[in-house]
Amino acid sequence: MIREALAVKVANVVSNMHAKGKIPVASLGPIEIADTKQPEHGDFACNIAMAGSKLAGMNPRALGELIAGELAGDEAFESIEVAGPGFINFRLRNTYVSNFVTLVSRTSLLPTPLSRQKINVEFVSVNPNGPITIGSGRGAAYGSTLCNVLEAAGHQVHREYYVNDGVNSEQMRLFAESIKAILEGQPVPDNGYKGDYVQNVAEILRTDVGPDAGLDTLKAHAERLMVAKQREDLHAFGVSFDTWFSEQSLHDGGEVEAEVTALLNSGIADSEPVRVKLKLAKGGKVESVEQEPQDEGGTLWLRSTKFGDDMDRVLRRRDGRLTYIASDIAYHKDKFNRPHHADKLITVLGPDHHGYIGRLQAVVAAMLIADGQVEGRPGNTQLSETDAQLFRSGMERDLCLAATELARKMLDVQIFQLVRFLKDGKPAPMRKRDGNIFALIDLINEIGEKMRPEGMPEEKQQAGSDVARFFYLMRSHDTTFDFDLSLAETKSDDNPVFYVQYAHARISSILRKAELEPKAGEYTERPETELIKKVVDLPNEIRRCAEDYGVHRLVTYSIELARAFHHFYNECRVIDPENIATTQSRLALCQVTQIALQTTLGLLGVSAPEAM
RNA sequence: GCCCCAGUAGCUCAGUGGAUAGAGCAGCAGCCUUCUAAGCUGUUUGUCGGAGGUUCGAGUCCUCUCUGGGGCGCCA
Repeated sequence: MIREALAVKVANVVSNMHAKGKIPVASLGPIEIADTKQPEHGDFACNIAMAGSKLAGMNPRALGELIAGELAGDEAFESIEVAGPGFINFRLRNTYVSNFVTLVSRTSLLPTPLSRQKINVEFVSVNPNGPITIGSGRGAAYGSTLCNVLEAAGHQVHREYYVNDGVNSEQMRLFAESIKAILEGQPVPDNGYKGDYVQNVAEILRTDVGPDAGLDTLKAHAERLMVAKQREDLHAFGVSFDTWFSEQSLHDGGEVEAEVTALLNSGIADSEPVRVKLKLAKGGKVESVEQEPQDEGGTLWLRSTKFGDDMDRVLRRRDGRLTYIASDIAYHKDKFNRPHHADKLITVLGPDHHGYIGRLQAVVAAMLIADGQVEGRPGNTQLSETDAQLFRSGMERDLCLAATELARKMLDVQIFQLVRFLKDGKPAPMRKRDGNIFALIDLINEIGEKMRPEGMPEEKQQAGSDVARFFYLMRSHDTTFDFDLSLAETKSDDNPVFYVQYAHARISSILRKAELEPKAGEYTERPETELIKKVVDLPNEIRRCAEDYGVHRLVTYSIELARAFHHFYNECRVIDPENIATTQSRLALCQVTQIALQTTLGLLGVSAPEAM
């Protein structure tokens, strides 16, 4: 809030200077109000004099002095100095900073929306063949928080889970075969599913559908059980979805076959027994095109190399079954063409899927062409030597390039990196001793048990979920990180979750004890003004997170906000019967801090306890 | 071979192209008859892996390179 207000002041001054003929342009570019690293540099700094010196046609120091001079009369400032190479340093009056306390509300702490998009965010989307694992937990925490942040930034968000329940899935078939084997008392097939939960599913199905049920029936029922389990586990983790989309529904409705036909008609797919592969040089440039002849025919190929994918993908296998890529194309078409269509898709995937980005964008590009949504641009009809191996004509090449470009704008794939779990400083196995995969719900329950041994089951899960979410979100999703189980399970001041939650509990306690109405006043103590500055910076933090999807910064912010409060708490006594005015104004400051903490923790999906 | 990620204080990591690179932990020294000590205060710590380049200015952007982790299926 303060930054925005200062940026407006600077922008006005620049525009006035232009009106007066002092500078040749009305804008010197975007105005950034930055933190100062040293207190002697004031409260905030602006680099516009350096960034805009060329446009203004004068040296940064002179421009800075000019801007500072124009701003000098403003009562917001205690002082304005031009320093170093041309920084404009602002020192704000306490009265000015104090005024912002009355402006804080639940809505004013959210950024002013610059654009309002309809965004479909798909995340988690694991196969319905087991519980959500601790690896997927990172995607769940990240995806759900990203959705919250995008919403807070003004976008309309649709949370989506894609259920890979298609008949084409090899893995799901293997899952069903494993269950069938158990029911028949046969050994589980090689690479089959052997965890305890598979036994449980088999036992449930033995009574529900009988031991002699066919493979398709078993598969359908097993999937339903697993999806229900996943939904339940995710719910305990504070994650919910607007849509659980069934892949199989696309096959049943004929959309996949229709899309395959459309692709064939567009020449994007064919059954020539050859696979094209791109040999890429550093930087992703196509070095050469290899045609890899296939021994057997009968395969239907998506020529995804036309869209920059490094090799063509199979749409229909030799045995006639469609692949997941085929349903993916129909799925993306569906996502874009629903009544409440999406302007943009974000897909959150795990580290093992990073090779999938090019494929997915090729999928969307192919869909756009098959759907006739791309205009060909009349351009160069010449084909280079490598182009000639990929495209039939210059027109087709231009169409494919346009489709690829559009697809990259419409689909944003976010990959989260690996999580390593550490216990006592050593890597903890992702599988338990009995061979079962470590499930997210086990992590939640285990941490919850340590945190709240005497709590009710819901309290334990809440505590476990809070800690797990906070930890998952601490680091950038785009970085591998170590999840320190020992630290997460420690009920100590080392645990940053509690540092933040404790600040909220302290505020709640003060507000409970207070017998006076909060009433904003003037704040003169340094811990007070520092706290105000931190509180009103929340909209700026949310906006930045929504822009680059780096939601981990919100965790850093929450810690900084809590720290600013704890400092204030120790330095400035709130409740003082001898001084009613100070008590009231500090209560108001507590209240706005509480709002900021609740908003931040709410976005992170972490609870804000009234007492600890 | 190609792709993604990382390399910053003893450890774990922040770090909007800006000024003298910051936190937490660990270590040491303090603060509870006072609103929750799950808190606060003080103190020590740097070839930002390396080399070029772009820029008025690079930990941040580009190129190359070294080291480590992960990925490149007619599996999803």
